[in-house]
Amino acid sequence: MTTAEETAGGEASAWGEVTPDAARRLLIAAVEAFAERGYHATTTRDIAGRAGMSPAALYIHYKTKEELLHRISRIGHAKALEILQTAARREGTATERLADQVSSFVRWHAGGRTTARVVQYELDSLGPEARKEILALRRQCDAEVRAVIEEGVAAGEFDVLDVKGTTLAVLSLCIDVARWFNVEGPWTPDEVGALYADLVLRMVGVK
Amino acid sequence: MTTAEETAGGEASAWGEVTPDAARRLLIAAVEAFAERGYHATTTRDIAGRAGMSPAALYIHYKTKEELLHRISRIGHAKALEILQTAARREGTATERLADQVSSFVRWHAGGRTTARVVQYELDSLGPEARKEILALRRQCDAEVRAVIEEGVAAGEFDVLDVKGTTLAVLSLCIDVARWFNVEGPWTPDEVGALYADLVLRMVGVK
DNA sequence: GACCACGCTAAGCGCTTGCTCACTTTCGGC
DNA sequence: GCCGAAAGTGAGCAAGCGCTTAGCGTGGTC
Repeated sequence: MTTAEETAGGEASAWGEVTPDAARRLLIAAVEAFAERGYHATTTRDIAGRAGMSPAALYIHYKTKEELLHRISRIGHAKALEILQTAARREGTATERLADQVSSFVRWHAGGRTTARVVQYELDSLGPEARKEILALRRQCDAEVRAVIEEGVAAGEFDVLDVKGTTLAVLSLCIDVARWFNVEGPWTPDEVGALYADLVLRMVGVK
Repeated sequence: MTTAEETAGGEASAWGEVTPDAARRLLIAAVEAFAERGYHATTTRDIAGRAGMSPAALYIHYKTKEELLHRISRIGHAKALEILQTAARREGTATERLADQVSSFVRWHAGGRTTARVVQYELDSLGPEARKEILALRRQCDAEVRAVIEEGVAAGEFDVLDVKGTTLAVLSLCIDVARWFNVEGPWTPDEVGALYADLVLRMVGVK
């Protein structure tokens, strides 16, 4: 079995901002456990055990188990949004920027499958207010992709029937990578990213 | 709140084969509950309550809570496979048959979102042997779509770089509909089916 | 060297879980 | 009208859950 540092820590290293050290170790342990078994099937004892601590230690750094999920979700969505924004705001045509968005977003979902899985599939386990906050971040992700598609249409680069529906389909395609991607499978994250960028450009009818 | 009959029963009515009546009511109640809260967050008391029975009644018809999920998964996957096979074996060009596969598969995921959600997302909650059995059905679904894409390529109808990867992406796109589709949203299942058929034909490079 | 704030643990509380069991009700066959 | 099987109930068990609390060791301050 791999340690928390190897999987969740090594893959994203987006947890550097979490302090103190014990709180970060607990967070990384929670990401791992939630990704493997799901939020509800994960026990606080399991999380604490993976972080090499007693069950009670968890409650020094986090009020509840749900707060752990909330924190993970927020950091993960912020990272996802950052990826989409960075690609959207670089120089280049809409075609190039959309391809960049898709390939980097897919790479994140495939490579950081542990984190992405929790971020994308455990949303319903959050309480109402926390979910509302996360959904706002999600809408920002949506807007970031839609903007590039709209620019492509306006510039005459794309041929799209339904911008809203196509945006949704593009994001859906990328997100679902976190469900099926297998590190031991035949593809690397880079390969899936490249394949998906090509597929998405076909979907938007690049000429 | 809606009753079990209205949602899970009305949408698929694929549960007709389940007898006796009490066993079917419990199964439908379980589909509902699993779809709403997930397998692990659902209690046997909740399932029995939705079916209008006492908690103990569940164990007259099913050995464990997991057996319920297993049964649901098997019936659901059989239905999914049937949909893909029917579309694959009708008369027509590969283009027409692929479009039919996608639109009917998507319609099932959108319209029967309750069932589809359980079938597609609660697989990991099954035990090892049960999961193996279900995964075999899943591979058959994959093969059914891949066959049509391969025929399209052979007939010169499609232009595909990576048949295996594209097949996976097509299925992934359809399946993820169960995650985001909302009955109160702006689209009907038919509309999403039509949109997605168009997008998929673009993905395979229909000329 | 007495002090105390801090990070952590051992033990365990109250509650819910999946599941069982002794018992009652229902009903077709004779 | 009696009987046995099948279907369902109410109460509850053992285990595990999220979370709390009393107390311990340790490092910095005066």
